[in-house]
Amino acid sequence: MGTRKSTLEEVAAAAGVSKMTASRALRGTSDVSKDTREKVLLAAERLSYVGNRLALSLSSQRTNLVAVVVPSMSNIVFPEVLTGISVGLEGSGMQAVFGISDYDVAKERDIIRDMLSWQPAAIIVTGLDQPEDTVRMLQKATIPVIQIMDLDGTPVDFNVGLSHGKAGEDMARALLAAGRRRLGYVGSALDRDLRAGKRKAGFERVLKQNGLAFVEQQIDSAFSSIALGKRLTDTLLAAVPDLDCIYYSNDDMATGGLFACMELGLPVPQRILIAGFNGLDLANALPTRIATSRSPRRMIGEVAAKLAREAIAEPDGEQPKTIVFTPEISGISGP
Amino acid sequence: MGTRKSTLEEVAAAAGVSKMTASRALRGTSDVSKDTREKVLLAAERLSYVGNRLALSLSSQRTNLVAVVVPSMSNIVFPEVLTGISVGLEGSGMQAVFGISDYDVAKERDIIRDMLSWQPAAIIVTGLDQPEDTVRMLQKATIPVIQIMDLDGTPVDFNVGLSHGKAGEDMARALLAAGRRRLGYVGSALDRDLRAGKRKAGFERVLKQNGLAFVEQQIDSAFSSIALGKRLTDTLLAAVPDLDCIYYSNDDMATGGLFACMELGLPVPQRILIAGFNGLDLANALPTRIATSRSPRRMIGEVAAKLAREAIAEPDGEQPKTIVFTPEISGISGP
DNA sequence: TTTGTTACCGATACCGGTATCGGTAACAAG
DNA sequence: CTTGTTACCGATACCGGTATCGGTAACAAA
Repeated sequence: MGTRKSTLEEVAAAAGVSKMTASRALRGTSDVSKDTREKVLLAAERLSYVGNRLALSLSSQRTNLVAVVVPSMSNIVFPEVLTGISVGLEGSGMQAVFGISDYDVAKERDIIRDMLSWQPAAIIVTGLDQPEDTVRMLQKATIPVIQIMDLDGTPVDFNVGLSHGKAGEDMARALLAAGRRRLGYVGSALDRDLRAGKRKAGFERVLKQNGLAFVEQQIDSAFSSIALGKRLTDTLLAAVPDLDCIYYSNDDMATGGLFACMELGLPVPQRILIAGFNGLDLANALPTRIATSRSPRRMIGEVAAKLAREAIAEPDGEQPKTIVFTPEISGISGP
Repeated sequence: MGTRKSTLEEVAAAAGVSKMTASRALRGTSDVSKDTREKVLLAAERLSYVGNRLALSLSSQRTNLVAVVVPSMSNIVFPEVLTGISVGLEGSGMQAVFGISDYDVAKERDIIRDMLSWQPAAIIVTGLDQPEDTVRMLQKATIPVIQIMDLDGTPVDFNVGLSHGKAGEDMARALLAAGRRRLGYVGSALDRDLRAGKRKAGFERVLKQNGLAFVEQQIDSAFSSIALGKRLTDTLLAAVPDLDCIYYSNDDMATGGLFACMELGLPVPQRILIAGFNGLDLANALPTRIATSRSPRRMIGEVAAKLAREAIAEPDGEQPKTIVFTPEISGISGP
C-alpha cells in the first residue's frame, strides 16, 4: 500500500511474472493460465494499479480521445451539444476532451493545435469558418474531422448541422406570412458569433425580396444574455414604439425582449411578436410563447459522435458526408 | 507536405541536425546557435509539425492536464463552473479535461479511474460524497484533489464550496422572518442530487425548530427543469391551494413554479412566495423576482483552478485547505 | 525414442519525445 | 605550444506500456 503510483513492472514483480505476462493478464488477451491471471489481478488490486494511458497510447499508436472544440460554455446550447456527444460516445470506450475557444479564431487555432498534440482519434469542431492555417492543421492530422452546427461553408470532411442562412430566411418568411410588417432586430456579438450573423443576413435577404428592411436595430458587442436582450429591447422600443415584431439573435435575447414587453404592458404576440432562435426549454416554458426555430443541438452532438465512431472504426470506410438538419419553427399563430 | 503526421525525427532530418538538437531548438531551451534554430523552425513549419504530447508527457513524467468531473451538463450551473475553471487555468498552459458522471457513483468511479490513467497534474471533482473505493483511488493518485461545490463532509485534501445544509437553514430562517408559515416543497431527483437533499434537510431542521413542517411536498425522480417545476407546482397547489410559500430544489424548478403561479393568477410574492437556489441569471431577469440564494459557481471554479495551479507549482507547499463561500439571499422583501 | 502440437510465458525492440553526459571546435590566456 | 573556457551539438538511456518472435515444458502421436 505504498504512497507512489505503481507501475505494471511492480505489479508483475509482486505477482512473480514478467511485465509482458502481467500486461496480457490485465488485458485478458491471448493465452495466460487461469492461475497466473488470478495472481496478477490480485497484485494489481492490492497495489491499486491504474494503467498509464500515456504509455499505452504511445506504444499502441492510438488513443481513445475525441477532441471537441466549442466557442463557449455560457450559452446552454453548447453544453447540450456536449451532452449529446457524451451520449453518442457512450459504450465506445471513447473519451471526449473539450476545449473552449471563446469565439476567438486565434485561441481556437491554439486549442486545436493543443488538442491534436494529444493524438486524438477524431476531432469535432464548431462551425466551418476556420482560417486557412487552422484548416491545414486539421487536414494534416489525418483523423476524421467533424464540423458541427453550421452548414454554410466548405467542410474539411464530415459536416453535421443546419443552414443558419436558411433558418433566418425561413423565420422571415413565417413572420411575413403572419402579417408582420414593421420589424426590428436585436442582436449581440455578431462579429464573433458568425452563425447569428448568418441568420440575420438570411432574414434580411427575404425582407429585401419583399421590399422591406428592418425598421431599426440594436446590436451590442457583449455576449447574449437575458438581461442584455431586455435592455436593448427597451432602447429599441423607445426609439421606435410601433414595431409589430422583433427578431433576436437567439432565445436568450428574445426572452429578455419578452420580459421587457411584459413590463411595458405590450401584449405579446398580439401587439408585438417576439422571435428568437434555438428552441430552448426556457423558451417553450415561458408563460407567453415566443416564436423560435428549434435547433436540434443535442442530436447534432450525438450524430457527430456516431460519425466519429464509425470513421474511427473503419478509417477507409465511406466518404465524408454532410448531415442536414432543418430547424422547426414554433410559436407563430396563423395569420 | 506529406500526408502523414511528421515526427521530431523527421524535422531533425529535414534540418540536417540530430533529434536532440531539434528538440532543443523547438523548445528554446539551452544553447542552440541562431543559425540551426532557424533551420529547425523552418523545417518544423514546412512539415506542419505538431509535437506528440503523449511522448512528451511520458518522457518528462508530467502532464498539463487538470481532470474535472461534474455530474451533469444539462444544468447551466456546471457549465458555469467549467467556465470558471477554464478562466482560472488561463495562461498556465494547463488544459482541463472534463468528464460527466450523470449523478451516478459507479460511473463517477469509472470516469475518475479513466481520468487518472492520463496522469493528470490535479483533479477536481464535484462533491464530497464519493464512496470509499473512489476516495482510495484519489488518494493513491498522489496529486492534488480539489473537491468543489459542497462543504458538508470530509474532504480528501482541498475543498472549495458552500454548505448546502446551511444554505437551506438560512433560506428557511429568511422566509420565516418574512412571515411565511404555510410552506410547501417541490424537488426533483433528490436521491441523486445529494446537495439539493442537504438543502432540503437544512430547511426542515429550521422548520422543526420553529414547530413547523412542510405542509405538503411534491418530489419527482426526473432531473430538474422549468417544465417539471411548473407541473409539480400545479399538482402541489391543486392539493393545497392556500400555501403562502414554496421552496424548490433549485432555480429551474422555481422558475417553473413562478410560471405556474402566473398562469393561475396568484400574485407573487404577495399571495405566494417562490424560493429557489442558485441565483441564476434567469432568476434575476424574471419579470417577477423570486427568492434565491446565489451560489458563486463561477468563482468556485476559478478558485479551484487557482488552488490546483498552486498545488502543482509547489507540491510540498502549504497544507490542503478549505475555502468557504456563503451564498447571499436575494428577492425577499421585508416582513 | 523421436517428433509434433499446444499452452504458456519471457526477451527484445519499439512508440516519440526529454534528461544527462560527454565530445568537439574555436578561441583566449598562460 | 599547452591549457581552459565557452558554445554548440550528438549518443544513449530512459518513461511505461505493447507487438512480435521465439523458447520451454508437457503431452500425444509416430
